[in-house]
Amino acid sequence: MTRGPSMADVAALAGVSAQTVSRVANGLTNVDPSTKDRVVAAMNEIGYRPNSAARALKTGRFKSIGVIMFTLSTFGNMRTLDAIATAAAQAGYSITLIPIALPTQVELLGAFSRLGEHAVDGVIVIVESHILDRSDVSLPTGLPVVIVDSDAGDKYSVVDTDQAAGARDATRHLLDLGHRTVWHVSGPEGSFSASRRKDSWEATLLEAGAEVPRVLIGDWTANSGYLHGLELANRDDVTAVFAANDQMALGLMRALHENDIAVPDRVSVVGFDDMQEASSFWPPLTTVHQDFSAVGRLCLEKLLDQIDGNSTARGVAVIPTTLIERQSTAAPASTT
Amino acid sequence: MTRGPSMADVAALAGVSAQTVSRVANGLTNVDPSTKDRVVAAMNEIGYRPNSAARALKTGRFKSIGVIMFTLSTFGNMRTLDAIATAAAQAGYSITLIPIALPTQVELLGAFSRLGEHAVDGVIVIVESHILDRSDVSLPTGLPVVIVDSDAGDKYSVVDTDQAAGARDATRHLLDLGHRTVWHVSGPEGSFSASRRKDSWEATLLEAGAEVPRVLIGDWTANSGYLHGLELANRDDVTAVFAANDQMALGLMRALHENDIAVPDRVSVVGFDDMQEASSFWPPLTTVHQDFSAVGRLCLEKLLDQIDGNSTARGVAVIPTTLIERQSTAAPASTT
DNA sequence: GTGAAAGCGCTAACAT
DNA sequence: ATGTTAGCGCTTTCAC
Repeated sequence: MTRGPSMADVAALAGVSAQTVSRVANGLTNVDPSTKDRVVAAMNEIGYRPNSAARALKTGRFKSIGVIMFTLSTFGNMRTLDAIATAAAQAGYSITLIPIALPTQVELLGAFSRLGEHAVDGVIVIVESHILDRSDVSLPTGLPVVIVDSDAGDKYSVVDTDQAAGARDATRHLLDLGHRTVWHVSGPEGSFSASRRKDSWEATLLEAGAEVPRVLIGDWTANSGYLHGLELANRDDVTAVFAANDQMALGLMRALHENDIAVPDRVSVVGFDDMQEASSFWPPLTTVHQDFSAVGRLCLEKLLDQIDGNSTARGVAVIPTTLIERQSTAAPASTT
Repeated sequence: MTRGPSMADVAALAGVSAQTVSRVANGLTNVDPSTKDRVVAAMNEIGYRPNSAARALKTGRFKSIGVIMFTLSTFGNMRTLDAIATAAAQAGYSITLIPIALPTQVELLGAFSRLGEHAVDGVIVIVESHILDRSDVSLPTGLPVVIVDSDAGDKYSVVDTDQAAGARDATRHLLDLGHRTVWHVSGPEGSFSASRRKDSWEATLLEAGAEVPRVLIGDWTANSGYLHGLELANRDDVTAVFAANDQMALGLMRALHENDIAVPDRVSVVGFDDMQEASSFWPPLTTVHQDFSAVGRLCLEKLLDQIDGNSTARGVAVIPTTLIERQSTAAPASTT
C-alpha cells in the first residue's frame, strides 16, 4: 500500500546509480566495498525493501511456488505441506497456498487457472485422488508441476510413499504372527493411496494362500473405522485387521473396546501413517510409518529442477516406509 | 518463465488498444459489448492470463496475504490456516506461507522482513508464544497485521479463542460432578494459550474454595501427557484431571490404562481442542471445543478491513468455546 | 466508447 | 567498478 522507498531513493541518498543499488541488493561481487557500505547504510537509513513485483516483472521469476491441496486437515497432508514450506523457505521461495473444497477435476482446474493469475514458478498438487490419472484430464502445461500420490507418472513428475510395500509389510506382519487371514478397512474409493494399499493387501494375502475377506470401505475418518469395527466385533472369526490409516484404526479399536474384545489378545490391529499420537493410542498402535518430510522435500527438489530447466518432467519417485511394531498386534489366541 | 501472451498480444489480435483489453480484463462497464466479445474471444484464443506482477507493480496491491506460523504445526493451527486459506480464496486473495523454525523473536522478525520482500498486503501471525507481548518487541509497522492467540491486543489486532471460559467450563464441569479438586496438565511455559488456560483453571478452583494442586507442565505432546499420567497414577488422591489439550489427555489416559486405573470410574479426564479424533479415543474424550474455522475466518475479515483502510488496527476479538461431554468424565467413585 | 502517453521499481545489456 | 538506456505488462490520466 504505502509505497516504500525505491532503489532510486537509496541511490540518491548514497550518491550512486540505481543500478549499483541493484547490484548491492542482489549481492553481486563487482562493487567497491566502500560504495557497498554507503549503499547499505542508505538502505538501512530509509528502510528500503526490494519490491518483488517489480523484480518478478523484469525477471519473469516469482520465487514462489504454488501448492494446490484438498482441505489440509489430514495429518499426512499437513506434514507434507510443512516440509515443503520449510524446504522452500531455505531455497528462497515462498509458498502460495490454494485450497480446493472438493477433490474434483473441476475444482482442480479452477485452482490451476487461479494460480495462473497468481505469481508462481511451479506447482505442487496434493489432492489424493484418481482424477489426475484419467487420460482425458490434463493440467494446463507450461508450468512445472509435481504431483504427490498419483498414478500419472507417465504424464507428470510424481512423488509418492511406497504404499504397496507399506501395505505388504503390514499384512505380512499379521500373517507371520500366525493369523489365518487379515481383514482390511480401506480408504475411500476415489483415493489413489487407498486403492494402492488395498491392492497390495489383497496381493499379499493371495500370495500367502490366505482367504481374502470382503473389503470394508471407510473414508479415512475415525468414525468410519468405528462403524466397521462394530460390524467386525460381531464376528468371532476375525483375529487381525489392517486399517488403511491410523485414524480408522483408532475408531476400530474403540469399537472393539466397547465390545470387550481385547486388543491385541483377541484381535490384532495395524494402522498406516504413524501419526504422532499413534504411540499413545490404547494400546499403542503398530503401524506403517510414512516419511512425510522426505516426501515434501523431494517434491520441492524435483520442482526446482524443473523450474531451472534441468529435469525430466515425469517419472515416479518413491519414498520407503517402515513398519513400527507397538502393542496392538500379537499372535492369535487360538493358535496352539 | 515462458512469458505468456500479454495484453498487447490480445489487443493486436482483437484490433483494439491494450487499454481496452485492460478494461475488459477488469470488468469495467464502459466497453461496447461487441468490442468486449471480440476481446474475450482473443483472450481465449491465445490463452491470455493477467500478469499479477505487473498489476501489483502498478497498483501497489498484491492480492495476497502472508501467514507466519511456527513450523511444528499443531492441530489447531492447521485448522486455522485451513479456514484462513479458504476465506482468502473466496475474497480473491492467495496465501503466502512463511514457516518459522522456532517461535522466537529473532525468527519472527526474520520472517517479517522476508515477507517485506515478498508480495503481501497484510500478515497474520500464528505463533502461540508470549514473544509478541513483550513491550520491547515490535513488529515492523506499515503492514496490516492480525495476531492469533496473544496478549498484545493493545498494540495489534488479535483474534483468540476464549481460553479462559473454556478452561473454566472444563474445571467447573469436573467440580460440579463432585470432585474435590482438579489436577491440571498444562502446555509449555512460553505459550500464551497455555498460561491462559492454567490461570483460568486456578482461578476457578480458588473461587470454588478447592485446593489447587501443583501444575504439571507438559509440552502439548501426547508423550508429555503420558509422563505426567504415570506420576498421577501413583497417587490415589487424584480423581479428576484437566489436560490443556487433547493430545496430552490421550497420553494421560494411556498411562492410566497401563496402570489399570479406570477412566472415568476412578479418574475423570477432560481435554481441550476437540480434535477430530477425540470422540474416538478410549474412552471418548470430554473436551472443550474450539471453533478454529471461526478464528480463521475472523482473522481474515479483520485483516481485510485493515487493508481496505476501514479499521481499528487493535483490540481483541474472542471466539467462544463449548464443552463437549463425552465419556471420560463421571462423578468420583468415592462420592457417597 | 476508445486510444495514446506515461510510469510503477526493477534489472539486462551495453557503455564507460 | 560504475552509469545509462531501455523495457518487463499493466493501469491511471487525459484526450478524443
